[in-house]
Amino acid sequence: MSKEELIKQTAKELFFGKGYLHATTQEIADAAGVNRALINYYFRSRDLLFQTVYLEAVENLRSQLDEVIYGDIPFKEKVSLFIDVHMKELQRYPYRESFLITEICSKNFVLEDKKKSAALSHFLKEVVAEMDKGTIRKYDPIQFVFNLTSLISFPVIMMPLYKKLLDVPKEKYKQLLSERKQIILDQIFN
Amino acid sequence: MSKEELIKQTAKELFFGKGYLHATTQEIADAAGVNRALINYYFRSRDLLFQTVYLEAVENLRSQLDEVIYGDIPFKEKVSLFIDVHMKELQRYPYRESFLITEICSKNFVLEDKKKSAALSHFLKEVVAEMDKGTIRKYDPIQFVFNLTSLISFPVIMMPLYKKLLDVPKEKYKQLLSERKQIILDQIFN
DNA sequence: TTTTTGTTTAACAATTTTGTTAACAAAGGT
DNA sequence: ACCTTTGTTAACAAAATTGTTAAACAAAAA
Repeated sequence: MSKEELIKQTAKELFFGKGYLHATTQEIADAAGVNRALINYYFRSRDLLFQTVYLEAVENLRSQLDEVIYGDIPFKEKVSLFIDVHMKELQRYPYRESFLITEICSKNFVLEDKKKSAALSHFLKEVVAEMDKGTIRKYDPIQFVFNLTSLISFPVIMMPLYKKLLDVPKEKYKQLLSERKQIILDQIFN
Repeated sequence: MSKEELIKQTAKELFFGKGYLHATTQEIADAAGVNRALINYYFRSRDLLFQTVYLEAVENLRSQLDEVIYGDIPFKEKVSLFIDVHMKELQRYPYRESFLITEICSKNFVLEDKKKSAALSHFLKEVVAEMDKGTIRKYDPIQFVFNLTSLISFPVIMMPLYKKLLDVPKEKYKQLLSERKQIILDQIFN
C-alpha cells in the first residue's frame, strides 16, 4: 500500500474505528508510522486530509447501499441484506457516521453537491409498494428508512456510553449486538 | 446568571446544541461574551471545563430519565412520557450524546464511578413484566431500551447528514421528526 | 475608612500544532 | 552514466491555542 493510502487508511482507523476525532496530524503520522511532513506532501493541509476522508466515506456509504438496494430480490431479503452490510461496516467503523456529523457541524466545512441518490428513490418506491401490500405500516417511506437505520446503527454508535449507563460488560454488549438482526426484522415487519 | 454558569451554558450550547465539538476556549469565551482568562479562573483548564460539562450532562440525562421511569403510571403511558421528555431534550441539545461519545473516546479521559442506575433496574423489571403479559416481544429487556432510544434519538442526531443523503429540505425534515412519536409507539407496541 | 476577598482584564509566556523548505534518497527514463 | 521526477526527512518558521500573572477594580467585611 502506498504511503498516501496508508495515511488515509490510518486516519480512517482513528476517526471511524476508534472514534478519536481530536487526532492531530502528528498522532495520525505516528499511528501510520510515517513522517508527519508526508501528510502535508500528499494532502497539503490537515483540512484537506479531513475533507478527503470525509468525501470518501460518504461515497463509500452511498455505493454500498446502492449495491444492496438495486438487487432484484424480494423486499424482505433486501432489507435483511441491508442489515448485514450495514452491520459488517459498523463492526469496522462504528464511528463513521459520528465523524461525518462532526465534520458537517464544524466551522471550516464546504458542502458538496447534494444530488439525491437514484438508488434511494428506487428503494423508497419499493417501500411504498410494500406499504400498499400491507407488509409494513403506512407512513412516509422515509420514516421506514429512519426506523431501519436507527435500529441498526444507534446501539453500536452509543456503545461506550451505554456500557456505562446500562452497566453492561463488554462481552454481554457484544452478544446483545449479535442478536440485533433478528430483533430488527421482527420489529420492522409485523 | 453568574459568569461561571454562563460559560458552562455557552459551552453546552456549542457542544450539545450546535454540535461544534472542536470549539476552542477562545471561541467559547467569545460566544459567551467573556474574557478567555475567566475560563481558566473558574475551571483551571480546558480539560476541566470539558469534564465538568460532561459530568453534568450525564447527571442530567440520568436524573431526567429517573424521574420519568419511577412514576407510578401504566407502562404505555410511561413509554409515551419517556419519548416526550427525550424529544424535548433532543430539540435543545441534539448532539449531547454525540459529545459524550467523543469525549469518552478521547485521549485524556478519566472514567468516573459507574454504578448502575437503580431506576433503570426498576424499568427493566417493568419491561420484563410487559413481555410476560405479551404486550411486547420477549427478548433481553435491554433490547427494548435499545429499540426505544434508537428510534427516538438517531434521526435527530443524524439530521445534518441525512438531510444531505436523503435530500430532504429542512422544513420537511422537521415535519418528519414531529410525526415520529406516534410512529415509534406503533413500532414498539406491535 | 481600611482591609480583605473575590472578580475581571490585558499582557505575557509556554506549549502545542501546523505548515514550509531545503537537502537528500530512490526510482525511472534517456 | 546522467537527468528528471517523485518520495522522504529533519530542521525550521509560523500560527494557533492554552496557561499564568500582575494589576485594576469592585464588593463585602472588619
